[in-house]
Amino acid sequence: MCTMLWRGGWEESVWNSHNTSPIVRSLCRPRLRLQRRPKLPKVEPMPDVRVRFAPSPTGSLHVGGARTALFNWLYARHTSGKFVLRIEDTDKKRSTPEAVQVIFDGLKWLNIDWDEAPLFQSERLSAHKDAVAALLQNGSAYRCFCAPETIVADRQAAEKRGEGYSYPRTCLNLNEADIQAKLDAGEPYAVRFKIPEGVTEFNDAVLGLISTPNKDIDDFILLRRDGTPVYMVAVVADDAHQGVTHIIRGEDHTTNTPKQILLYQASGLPVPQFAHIPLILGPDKKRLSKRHGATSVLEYRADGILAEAMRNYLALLGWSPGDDREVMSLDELIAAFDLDRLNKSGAVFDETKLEWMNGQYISTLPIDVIWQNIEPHLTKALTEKNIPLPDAETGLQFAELYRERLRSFREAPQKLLLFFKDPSEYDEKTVRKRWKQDSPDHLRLLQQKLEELPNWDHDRLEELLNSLADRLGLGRSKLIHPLRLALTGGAASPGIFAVMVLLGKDCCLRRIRLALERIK
RNA sequence: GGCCUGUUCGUCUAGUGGUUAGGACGCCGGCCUCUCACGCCGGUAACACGGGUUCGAGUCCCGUACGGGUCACCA
Repeated sequence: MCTMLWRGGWEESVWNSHNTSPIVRSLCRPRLRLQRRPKLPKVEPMPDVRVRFAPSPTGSLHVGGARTALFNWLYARHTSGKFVLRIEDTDKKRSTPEAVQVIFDGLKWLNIDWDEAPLFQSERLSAHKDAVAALLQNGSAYRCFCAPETIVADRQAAEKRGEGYSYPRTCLNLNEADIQAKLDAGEPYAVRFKIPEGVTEFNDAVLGLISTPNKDIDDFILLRRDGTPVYMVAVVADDAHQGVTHIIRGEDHTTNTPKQILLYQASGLPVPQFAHIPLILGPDKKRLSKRHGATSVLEYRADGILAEAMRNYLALLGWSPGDDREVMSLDELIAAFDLDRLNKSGAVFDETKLEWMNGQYISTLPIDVIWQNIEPHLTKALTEKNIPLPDAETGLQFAELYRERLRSFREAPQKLLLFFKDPSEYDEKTVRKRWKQDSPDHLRLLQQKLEELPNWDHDRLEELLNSLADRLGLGRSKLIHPLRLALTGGAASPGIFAVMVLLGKDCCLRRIRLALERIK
């Protein structure tokens, strides 16, 4: 009863009614605390959501990154907020302009558009330096003159002892005079964040309340000896600069979050809402990586996966609409997407299901689009084999025939090859099953009839075969199967008459002749 | 190892104290049918384990096991 009232939209009257007995209230109220995740402080209309995708351009657009981008984008579109991009290219050694382009291409392919000009993190260098300077100024940070070599050695020693290492704060205890002296002597220094006492907490939209004692957080570096600010500074400064309200990112960032929150606080910046989404796993349940095979979205594009299918599949990894829908349009995804239905545990990337979904999308496509997608794959395969390309009209017929027989466009050439090359061998199992004693006679009869057929079209061919079967007193499949084997070399193909039309009269007769030679 | 965190069919998931634990992919069987594919129908298969709390636990609490993440003057 309680549930029904609670969900039925009458809770206003129930809660506000002075007649409601205290017993009913006390029975109902605990439900509020049984929420699995603490609810976010959700303001009803949220016109000012700003989310971002902040990849570092070091390689390709990984499916994990693509999903992160997608979730951010869906959330922005769902809330009528903004989705912005930031290219984290401060690591000059690893960042390339090509990789930036690859990210743009991948996002565009998936139809993930961004609302403002992308921010290149490297261009914000001076702002990041200023941010560190301000922290130094207000006492949240301090100069560290310790030699990196010493620290590395200490850390390794601690590791060897099986202990954790944290900076012993030697330089925090330096007095003004010491510091000034070192500065005057031109000693190089890094800047460290002075982690305050206490506990840092945040309410993650996915993980719930995360609480970290500050003593577990090291006085991490903000500014390197060479004067360049570190990632932690850059993200916080840039997220604040870009007005990001919700940070939806991979779970691998959870342990960074307390550090960043401390930085927000020390800098007097508002702390955004965090949502850490679980990672995408390989079949071995380990984080998906290159050794699992294709990990870049562009590889999937090259393999003949449709953007719609990839997007739909990705949306369902770690999120679900709450009902049984799976194949969903973009609009449906946008309408249904919300942070509170995000999952907590990692999801294995299942290529088989992706391909199934791709097949679903392929079969809804207009045939000219299907042909457009098949063509490059077919062209490549035929060119390698020195086989001339089909014209567009034939292509459309292929598309029609294979619309519901393809799960990815990559498999098209292999399936279509039968139209371009006479069988060089006949599937052994099928031969045993379909070529019987009287098959040669039947094939010869067919050959003869076909030769005389004036109009080579689907219905004439079917009539011809039907009447021959009648005359022989056979079921027509008794003729069709040996014929299919003769024409295609195998047991499976689209409808035999459609295949014959596409093959053409000469080709069919030739292949029957070849088969007859082979049967002997 | 410390810290964080997760665990429902093989896989993706639904599930917010009372369900024959639902759906999807895959697999198996059947129907349709000239085969394949599509489609339709049916089947297989799961609450990691152990303690609590409760009349009642997949759902709440504690522990164990196993998995993942993270521990840089990388991002």
